[in-house]
Amino acid sequence: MSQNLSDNVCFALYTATNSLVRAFRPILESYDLTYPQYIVMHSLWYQDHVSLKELSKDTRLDSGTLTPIVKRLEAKGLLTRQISEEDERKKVISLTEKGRKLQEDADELTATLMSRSSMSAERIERLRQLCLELDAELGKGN
Amino acid sequence: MSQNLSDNVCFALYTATNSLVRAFRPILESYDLTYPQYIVMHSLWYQDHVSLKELSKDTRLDSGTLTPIVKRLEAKGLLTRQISEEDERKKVISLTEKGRKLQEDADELTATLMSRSSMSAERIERLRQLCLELDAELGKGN
DNA sequence: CCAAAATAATTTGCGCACAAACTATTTTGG
DNA sequence: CCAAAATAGTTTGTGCGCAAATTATTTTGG
Repeated sequence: MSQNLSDNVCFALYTATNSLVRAFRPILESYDLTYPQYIVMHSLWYQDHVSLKELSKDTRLDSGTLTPIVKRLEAKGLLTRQISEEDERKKVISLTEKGRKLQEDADELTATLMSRSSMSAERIERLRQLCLELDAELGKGN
Repeated sequence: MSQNLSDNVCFALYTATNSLVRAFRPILESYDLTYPQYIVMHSLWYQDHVSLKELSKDTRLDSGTLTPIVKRLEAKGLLTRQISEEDERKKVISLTEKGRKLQEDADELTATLMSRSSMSAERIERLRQLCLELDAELGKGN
């Protein structure tokens, strides 16, 4: 006998993520960013002047996904992509002044959004931990 | 100062979901289903002969997303879409024999996949609960 | 009764997410 | 030294996910 969808972890995770991205959308729209674009900017605020490969590792998005995202951010004038001098296969991705400025406004976004939910800090932290754990477990089996 | 991406709940959730769907892909491929298609089938196994609207409510996927998914499942011969007799705006979505048969094989998929991770049943259950909670909270502020 | 509002589903347009194929460099090992 | 393998990034094709516009039917309220 088939169980109800909501009894399923995978479905719960999938749905919660869609809800989250949906909730982010209007907020990020005022910064002219999508959620994946925000992830990339976030990564660069933490560590600038990286290759696409390094960015891929940090954001967990594959290169085929990242190339167009990074190109769009370049088109918005938030970053530059230059061929590396030491290895011409690599591209060095660097924030522009405009890209760096965006950080100040956008950095509290997560806190703002999460505070709109009435979940306690402990529960949110627990959720984060469990997600990281699941991700690590799933990633292990190659 | 910007924090590391993995310190962020939203990112953790987003990443875990991508990992999950990625892990599901090769398994579902042998059933010729994508994960969202599997969600729809799962919903129908639990409750058959529903309108797109009802399916949308149960799967949490909007109608613009569902229409093409359901059409693909119809093309695969797993369900039918008939105009409702009582209200011609509605379509009644019904499983075919083939669609019903698929349940037997696919129903333990989640258990199989999750058992590949070494997360305890309690942790998985806790994760599920927290995801449902977050989804409900985010949905509230529509 | 019937025009206006509401509802159900489809279509359109954009941006992912990713596998697979491809291009262009660099590394390697015979 | 240099052909073969490895590596970095791009391109292509498919299927979401969803907002917004559209079509078709039903409900409503004057």
